[in-house]
Amino acid sequence: MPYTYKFPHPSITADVVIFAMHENDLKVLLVQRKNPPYKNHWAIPGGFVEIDEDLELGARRELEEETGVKNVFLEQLYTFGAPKRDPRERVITVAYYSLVNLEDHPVRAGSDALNACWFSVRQLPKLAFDHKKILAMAVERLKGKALYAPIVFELLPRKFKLSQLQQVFEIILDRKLDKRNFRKKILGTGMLTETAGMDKSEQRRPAKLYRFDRKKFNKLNREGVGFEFRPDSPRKRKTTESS
Amino acid sequence: MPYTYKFPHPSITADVVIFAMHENDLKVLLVQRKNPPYKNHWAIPGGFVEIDEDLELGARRELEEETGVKNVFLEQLYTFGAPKRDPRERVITVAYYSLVNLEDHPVRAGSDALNACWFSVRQLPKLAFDHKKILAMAVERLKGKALYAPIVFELLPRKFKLSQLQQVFEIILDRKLDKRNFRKKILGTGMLTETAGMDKSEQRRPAKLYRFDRKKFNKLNREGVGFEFRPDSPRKRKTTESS
DNA sequence: CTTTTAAAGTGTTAATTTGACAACAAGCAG
DNA sequence: CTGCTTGTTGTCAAATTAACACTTTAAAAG
Repeated sequence: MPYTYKFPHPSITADVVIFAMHENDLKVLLVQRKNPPYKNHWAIPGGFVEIDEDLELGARRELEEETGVKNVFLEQLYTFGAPKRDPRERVITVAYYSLVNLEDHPVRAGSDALNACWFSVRQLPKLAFDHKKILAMAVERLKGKALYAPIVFELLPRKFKLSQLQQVFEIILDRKLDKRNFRKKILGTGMLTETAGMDKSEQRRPAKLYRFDRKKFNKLNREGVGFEFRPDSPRKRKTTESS
Repeated sequence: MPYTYKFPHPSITADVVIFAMHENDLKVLLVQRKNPPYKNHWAIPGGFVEIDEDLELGARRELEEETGVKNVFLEQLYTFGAPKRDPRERVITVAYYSLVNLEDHPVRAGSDALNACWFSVRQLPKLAFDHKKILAMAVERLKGKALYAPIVFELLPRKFKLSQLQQVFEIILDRKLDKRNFRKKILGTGMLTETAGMDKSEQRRPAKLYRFDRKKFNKLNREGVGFEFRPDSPRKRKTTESS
């Protein structure tokens, strides 16, 4: 059944960059395309939005269809609409990004994809369309937003060790943080609650487990709370200046 | 000449929230719609993107057509795509926001609009579609971004007094700032260059004029510079605690 | 049982930044 | 000259930040 318009119309897709932590590295979930164009290339999961479907819901549906991932943190990233970015027709892509905890979200390749695989953001394969650009922007957004919004917790299990949290920050921000200052700052905000459990999975000294307390965070946030960690490096400021 | 598709396609519009400072207030430029739906309602300027037209260029074209404003700072804000937001058909709106200096950008109503007018963001008329939501998000973005990106300068003439700059911050952030601390901080960053000129338009003591030095800012920014002004209020912290 | 090993946990100090605060200067109006 | 308005400038106390090292714990190794 054909649909006819007076003027040409574009298509809309919703694509999702899904991040997770794994093996001390920041990973993204990519799918291998089963169909042309860019057949066999790796791509960000996503697909066409239905005509009466909300954008975010479309993103969630495509995400689940192609990778099995659902019920996740999802936020709009940017909309990409350069005229020739899809060789078939004009396609506007509303990109989202998502943060998941690997253990809670088993991945499986969907019907539209040959494969679904986690890749390190530092070692990406060649990507379809302009997905390299989309992914780069998602990484930037993650870096920036991690400092003032409580999104890193989405990458962790509900209960976590402080060292896990620190590691997530270190990987995202790509720099080392001082352990004592980190703990002081995080615990000082009061946004974490100590749980009864201990992590005994490691073969060494067990660690206290904490959980993120969203209620407390919201209360604090109204007064202004952030994460910003200053450089863990020698201060250099007017030290060798005359007079 | 009809265009036919196997599946229904949405339309794409690009809308622009244009901010400017005027009479000690933050204003947005709205146009009065000449045609249904929402005939005579006020709306954010914007319109349909051509099939082979870049999104941002479409936004700029519509902006100029409807209001005469061109060559401005423009940045993507968010994409709105709820299914029923336009009663005619499915319309995805890629919203942008823009910051202009009023004096440099004379406004005139274009062919598609009855009228183009500046409104205070605190006294808005009833708006067409979901434009109220778009505008609210634009204001939020402006507030947030002003603290860490040098965008407020787009609202000022090339040369400006420090008091003008402070006023812009105060209006956007909606709180008073301490004059001495403000000057110390801004000048301390080194992102402003003193110009030869003086502002003698006021009937009182003339003021030095500065301009924003983007080169210096970029250099500083790589090391991390921000604007963040802390509350200009008494500190309250553990003052009445025992021991 | 003792030693080794690896991660967990914990405080103090000096440098820097922040925010509160007031007086003088310059030009215009009267 | 006086009054008024806006421009301009510095100090100090408090808070925050970042540097920095040793003890604790539990399992593994010996």
